[in-house]
Amino acid sequence: MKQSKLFTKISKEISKEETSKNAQLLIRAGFIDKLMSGVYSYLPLGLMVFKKIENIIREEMNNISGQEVLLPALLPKENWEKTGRWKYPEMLKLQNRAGKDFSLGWTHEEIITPLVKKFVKSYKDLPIYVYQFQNKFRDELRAKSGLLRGIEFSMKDLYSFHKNQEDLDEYYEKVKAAYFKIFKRCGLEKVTFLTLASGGAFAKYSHEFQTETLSGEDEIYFCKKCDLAINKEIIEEEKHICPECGGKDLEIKKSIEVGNIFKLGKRFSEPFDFMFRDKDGKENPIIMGCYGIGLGRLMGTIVEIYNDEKGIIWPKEVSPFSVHLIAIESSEKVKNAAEKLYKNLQEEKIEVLYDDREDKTAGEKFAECDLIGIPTRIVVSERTLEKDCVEVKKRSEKESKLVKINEVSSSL
RNA sequence: CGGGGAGUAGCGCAACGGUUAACGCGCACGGUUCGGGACCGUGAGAUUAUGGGUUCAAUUCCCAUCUCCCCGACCA
Repeated sequence: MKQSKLFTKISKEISKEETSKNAQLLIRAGFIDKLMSGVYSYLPLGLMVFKKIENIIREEMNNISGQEVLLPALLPKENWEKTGRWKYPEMLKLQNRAGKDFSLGWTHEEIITPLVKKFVKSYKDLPIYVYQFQNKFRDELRAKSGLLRGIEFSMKDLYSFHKNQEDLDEYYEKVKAAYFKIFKRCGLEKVTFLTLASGGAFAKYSHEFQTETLSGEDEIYFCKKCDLAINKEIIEEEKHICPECGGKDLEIKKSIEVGNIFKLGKRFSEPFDFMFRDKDGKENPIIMGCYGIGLGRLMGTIVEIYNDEKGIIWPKEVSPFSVHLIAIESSEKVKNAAEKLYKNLQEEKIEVLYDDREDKTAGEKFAECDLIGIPTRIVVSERTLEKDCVEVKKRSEKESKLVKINEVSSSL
């Protein structure tokens, strides 16, 4: 993509009110725009990152046999009354002019359960894994920290349907592994920990994936003895003892919850009377699990982890482009060489943001390039062309190197 | 919802109970530049969030409302 065509512009400044790093950098660089507190638009660059994350998750969900659907966001009251969750305080509600009640979905158990029930009747149909990417709405008391806590946000939610607990347990572990792959691909491998959390009404425990960062609003405890991370809520219940080994040597860390997985059991199959007929001809209740990842929050978390004083440093797999090509000094010679390289790279299926703007100085282009944070920068100038070269620099490194212009794509 | 802070040009901000609301960025035009946010000149752009009050006079002081940010409560 040519940067001269990008309708968004980089801003040198950001209000000092905006204190969260992810909001500062993403807004300045033109990835997102705030419509109101907790509600953001994704602009071209931001949507590219968003789609990268979405596709990583999609691939990993498909790898564990997930089938993608898209459920509505506008949901009828009846489904929530069946499970007793119409009174849930975070649910946003609205009425049509006839007075009929609706909610905007904050989760979709109440929708997916009766939906799957329509098709699944026998043990032969099980297990089933269904997921979607959907915008969720939650009436948070306080939206905050840029993309980290929104009122409207995109979530991948996967629901699994099983004939018994063992089958759920087995799949739960598969999802766990898939989640680790996702966070690894997003560059968060070293800072994301499986964390024991409260199971709510459904099970004793659930698991969260917590990414360690000072900007996190959660607190997790690390048991030094058994290497387990435990959510604060559990530790307090357990009187500051590791529930796994009884250890008392706990280290506290700030973190962001980037994913969670729950064993729902019969919590939703029962109210919807979702049974299947087993081999022996008897009807048994379906056993369920649910598994969520917030996409925007994940994107915000990546920025919180990967930034420096100059801007964002995107991990390879989620970067909007893999190469930021910059032409400086707009002589015909430079322009032609850059243009040619741009075409070549595209033919090689390398995603390139090409800064072809002629009215910007080198310094400005470099500064904006660092802010946007694409992993590899390639500079074409009179100086590099004298040696038949371009300059290649990694965003995460200080030094650049000269590479022969016809060896660029192979060197990437 | 409680506590704290803030709303002035597209953005970032200044000022002050009293001439024409200052400056920077950005934008437009002209020129000089061109490897780390260059420079000079010219120009356009503002009912100072909204409503009320005090006053001879309010962007400035007071009250209310709305919005935003931070802390807290809350977040299966």
